[in-house]
Amino acid sequence: MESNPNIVGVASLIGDPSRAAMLMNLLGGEALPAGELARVARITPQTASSHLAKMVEGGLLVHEFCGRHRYYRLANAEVGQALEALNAIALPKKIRSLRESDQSKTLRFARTCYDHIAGEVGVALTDRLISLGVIEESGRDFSLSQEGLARIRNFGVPVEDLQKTRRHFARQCLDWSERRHHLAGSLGAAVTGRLFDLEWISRIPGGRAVRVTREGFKGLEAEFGIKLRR
Amino acid sequence: MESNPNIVGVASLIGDPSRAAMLMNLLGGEALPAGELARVARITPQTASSHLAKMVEGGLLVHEFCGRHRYYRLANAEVGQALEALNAIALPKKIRSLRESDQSKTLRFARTCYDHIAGEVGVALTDRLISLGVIEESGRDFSLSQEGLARIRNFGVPVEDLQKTRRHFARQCLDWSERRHHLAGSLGAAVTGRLFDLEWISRIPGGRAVRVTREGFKGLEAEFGIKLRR
DNA sequence: GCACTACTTTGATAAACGCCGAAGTGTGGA
DNA sequence: TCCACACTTCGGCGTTTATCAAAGTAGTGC
Repeated sequence: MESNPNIVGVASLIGDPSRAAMLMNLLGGEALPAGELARVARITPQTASSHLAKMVEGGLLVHEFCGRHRYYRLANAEVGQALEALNAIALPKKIRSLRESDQSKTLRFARTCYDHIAGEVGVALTDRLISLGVIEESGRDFSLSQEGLARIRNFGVPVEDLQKTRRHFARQCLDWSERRHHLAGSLGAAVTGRLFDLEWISRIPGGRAVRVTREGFKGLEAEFGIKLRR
Repeated sequence: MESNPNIVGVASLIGDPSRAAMLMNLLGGEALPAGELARVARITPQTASSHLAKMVEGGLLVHEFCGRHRYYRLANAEVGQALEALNAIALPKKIRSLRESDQSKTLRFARTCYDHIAGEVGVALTDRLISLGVIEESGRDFSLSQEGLARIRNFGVPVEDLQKTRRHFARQCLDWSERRHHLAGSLGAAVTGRLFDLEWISRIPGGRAVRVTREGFKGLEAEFGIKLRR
């Protein structure tokens, strides 16, 4: 009677301490190298490699080659949601304190993902850049239009310098809390850096959460037409 | 720093073939006796008993005594959602027989996901409620509009009572067969309950599949403008 | 070419866990 | 009271699998 999908496979993949540790570290949406994942799971690289291969095989992760590094990331937003759903039922009945719920909201609103901005703000910015014709979805990346280049440079980001680096220029990065993509790569990092320089956003100490300043709300609306609630 | 990696416990519980078979049979939301669960998992009662104890311990199931029988059911709606979410990312398994294919089709068309309706019908209803302006996507929940509240109450669901409960009011639940979201939470459950009361849908014995009655087809079209094939 | 780094493959080991037979507990009916 | 039934607990057996050491592959820089 047991019907279609092979829920057993994915669940047992997630149900191993080392693999779960790696998955939790990938929940930010960024891609991480195998060695880094081995470190966070506290296992040797060869063991990690075996786990990673299984998770790719099982459709949880995808890998990207980049020189002698191998970057792994969650295969899609559904994987992130499944992990979140498991997290929801895993929490021991410990009552979710208001404090914790607040932290979670803050994190969903705006956070750094590696070195670029993610969460509601990150996705809103990315969406707006698309609808303004600055960037355009192009496979796993974004491409920057001619007008877009001018606009971004005008915003204070030295675009030309970025394109020289070996790093991916404008990557799509999975945002699991919004189930959408946001702008990553060297362009995403540079834009985010500019937001910090302008003091439109500032780090909330002790984590990855980010606060949008009063000038930030005004600036984002004036410069890009982004209206944020709150 | 990493928050509760207790996800491992629940995931490894689900990641066993016998336990997964039992859980899938409980996804309909009904309570089943231990013996029946042993049968569907094709294991001896003593093995099943051990599994069931672990799942209760792990917070996936609750048990109710009834004479010399012991009924088990899913602990809460979140468990159902997690199972659906895992289904959504699980690679489809090869279908062996025509019979199995038929069952699968029926399940894809309409089924209960713990206590609310899922499948093609569940998603169609949810979509229609959105386009009618009754509900609106809002983060990982739905929000109910003023007109929506009136409309739902008019449909025979005591909305005000639901909002008092501690449970999530209108949750988005990932639908594995449609790869979309359907309405869950106490509102989803109440609407589904109303559909059962009106006899627009009825359970197909022996599983979580649901049949849409002749009145159901007519009613769903008249009340919401939902046109279902078949 | 050579060393260095990042990662994978192979093979062996040890621990974990699902499984069933046998025996135990508690309920319901004659 | 006795037996049937539903389920659980206990003890052992066997398979699965996570783990690391050692060796292999491939990209990078001198």
